Amino acid sequence: MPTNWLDDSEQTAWRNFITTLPDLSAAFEADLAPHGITMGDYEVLVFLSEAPDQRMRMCDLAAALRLSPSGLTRRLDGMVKAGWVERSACSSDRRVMYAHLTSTGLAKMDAAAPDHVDSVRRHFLTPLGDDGVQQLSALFTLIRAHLHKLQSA
Amino acid sequence: MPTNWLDDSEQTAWRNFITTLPDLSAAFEADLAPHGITMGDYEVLVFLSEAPDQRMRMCDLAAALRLSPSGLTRRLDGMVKAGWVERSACSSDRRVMYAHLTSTGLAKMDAAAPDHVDSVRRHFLTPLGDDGVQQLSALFTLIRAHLHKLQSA
DNA sequence: CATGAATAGTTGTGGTCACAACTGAATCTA
DNA sequence: TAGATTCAGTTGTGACCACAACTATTCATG
Repeated sequence: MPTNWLDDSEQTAWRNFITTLPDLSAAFEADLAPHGITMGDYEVLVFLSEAPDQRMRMCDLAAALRLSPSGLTRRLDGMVKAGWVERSACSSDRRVMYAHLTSTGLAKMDAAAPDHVDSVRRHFLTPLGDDGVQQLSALFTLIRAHLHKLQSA
Repeated sequence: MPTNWLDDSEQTAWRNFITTLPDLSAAFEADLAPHGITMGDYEVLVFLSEAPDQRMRMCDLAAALRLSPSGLTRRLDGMVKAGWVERSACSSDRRVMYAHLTSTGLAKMDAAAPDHVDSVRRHFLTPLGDDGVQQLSALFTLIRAHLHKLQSA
């Protein structure tokens, strides 16, 4: 069977997609840079701030961030040094370490959050429009569902 | 003025988007891994194979790949060592170096391309459906246009 | 022309991340 | 309960990439 190549409209859709992503990512990073944090840092702060007691087990946080265990260890090293996060032991399971948001870290997030939300609006939500946002959400739900289905197979 | 926070549907749309991207990227990488190349390598091969004489100036290639000059230098180092690409001087401007696709590199791309196209179909085009592909293409065109507009301002 | 600015590319350095190997702790099993 | 297995996290190592600094070449301006 010959390869089922992409037709022109599929081609442009695909290239539109992958070429836009790096630029979009760069825009978000640039808007957070004045706060001295990266998107990666910001996502850690968000997850921890939403978690009970502002803390998460390393493995759960790594899964939430789609980061490898070692990747999270190293990222947290930097955030601990910056004073935004502390490590704390778990009394019931001595294997686990909690990543715990400090008041400094919370303040950092509170300072950065408005700018980041603004950034998401400017570069993502506003250009898409309300209908576009709903469409995009639905489309990515389809992709996500498909990825999960393949993964479990 | 208080911050204009995201409402629930905006929130889910945004998270849907950013959490799916790493998984999608990982799926494409995994499908190319058996060929011993990464998405980055593959994109180099694609651009060079489509270029006149199968060669491009380093700076043009870097721009096409949205890579820094040094990033392209290092990526090409690996591909030259693998024998897929050669560097060649330009006779009319001695500053420029061409990245030139070798026959080995072309063969590598021809071998990988069907699997990659298949991968794009499976993880991206098929889940979206024909209508979804057109919608997504249009939505990313909006985002791209907006980014470009802001950049020139 | 002559010189200063712009351009093309590489190298030094440092940040981020994954994989493999490892420690220590909990759990399962016989 | 002894021993094997699984699990949580860190460390060693190497890949990839960006920024800054540098060389070499070309262009632009007087």
